[in-house]
Amino acid sequence: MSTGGSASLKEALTAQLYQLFRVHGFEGVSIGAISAATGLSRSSLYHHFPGGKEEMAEAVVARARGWFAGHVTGPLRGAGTPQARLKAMLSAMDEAFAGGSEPCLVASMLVGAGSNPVTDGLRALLNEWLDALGACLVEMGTPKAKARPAAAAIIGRIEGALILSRGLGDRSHFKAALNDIAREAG
Amino acid sequence: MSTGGSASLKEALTAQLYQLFRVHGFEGVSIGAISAATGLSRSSLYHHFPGGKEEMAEAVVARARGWFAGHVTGPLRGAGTPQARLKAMLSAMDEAFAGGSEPCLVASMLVGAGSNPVTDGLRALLNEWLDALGACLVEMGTPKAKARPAAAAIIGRIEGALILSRGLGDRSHFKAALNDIAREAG
DNA sequence: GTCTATACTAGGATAGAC
DNA sequence: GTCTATCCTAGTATAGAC
Repeated sequence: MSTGGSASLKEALTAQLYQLFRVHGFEGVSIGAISAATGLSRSSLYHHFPGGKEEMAEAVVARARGWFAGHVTGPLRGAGTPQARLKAMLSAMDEAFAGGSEPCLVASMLVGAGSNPVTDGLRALLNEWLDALGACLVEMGTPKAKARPAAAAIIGRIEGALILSRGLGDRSHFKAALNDIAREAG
Repeated sequence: MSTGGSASLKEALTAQLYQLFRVHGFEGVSIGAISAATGLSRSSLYHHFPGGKEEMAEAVVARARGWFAGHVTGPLRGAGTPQARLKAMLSAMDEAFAGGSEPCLVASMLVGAGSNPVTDGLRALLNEWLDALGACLVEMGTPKAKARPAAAAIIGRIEGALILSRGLGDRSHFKAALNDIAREAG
């Protein structure tokens, strides 16, 4: 069945696109650069993504949401103590951002963005993350009314530490943020 | 004397460039867009910045460093209690980022950036900020060895909250971060 | 599913008139 | 100091062969 092979090829392609978009942002990625990075001609890229760059970006955001569902929000709502689940989230962060050396897709794609299908997906990802983390915090004793702001504070610290780590070329800021969050959670 | 008039005109131009670069990042800004935004032809832009887009970006970063020196790092090292100086910094943040609705130049310019004169300037800005804030924290009782990480944590929270506020279209995250930092400082 | 070829637009940059 | 005109490259996108 050809769709099976096509799907995994497209999956691999999307993984490469993900890396390009997270580094350069939406406006910073060109079809030519994608062609060079993937080894596929422009036409082949349009064959897989007839909608061009925007469809590529949407696929990348959908992929990121899927990864988050499997590695972040799923585990946050899964089995184990809430403390252990929060630490699992932090491990996933360390993996997703390669210890602080890789940029965040959400932050990069937000640059220069007006309102479009891509930003809607980014917002959805952020909300899914906030909801799952907030629920975990409630189990840890955070009052329900304060859970969402507390979750936002944690996510914000991760995102901010990432900027500092990359801006200063020093991953210790990212590592320290993860450690601080883990320590405060007990 | 013509240089006086030219300087202020270039100042005004750089202010417009600053707004474009902070929103779209380096790669996302085009000379055509700058021309449209400023009303100046491409040639006129090259007259003021013979080095093209990179020289424009450098001027913008230099301007941001100057603004920080006057509104952030200067006051942080200036007169008054360290608590009052930290609150002055937070007020400056609120102004610089328009209550959480405007993006950070550093974060935007970092997207897609390799190592170049512009990123060097961004790193310098970040280090100047860290140094001044760290010194202020020492005066507030933070042990010297912990001052720089503590300063980085505060800056990271501001940057991260900015991403959340913009990504979710909800400035409350930025406001909450400023409030939390102020409260913790006593 | 991939390619070459092509069209057309937008991007960066310069020359030279006013 | 600003403009029009120009150049060349890179950008997005499509057509059609294999």
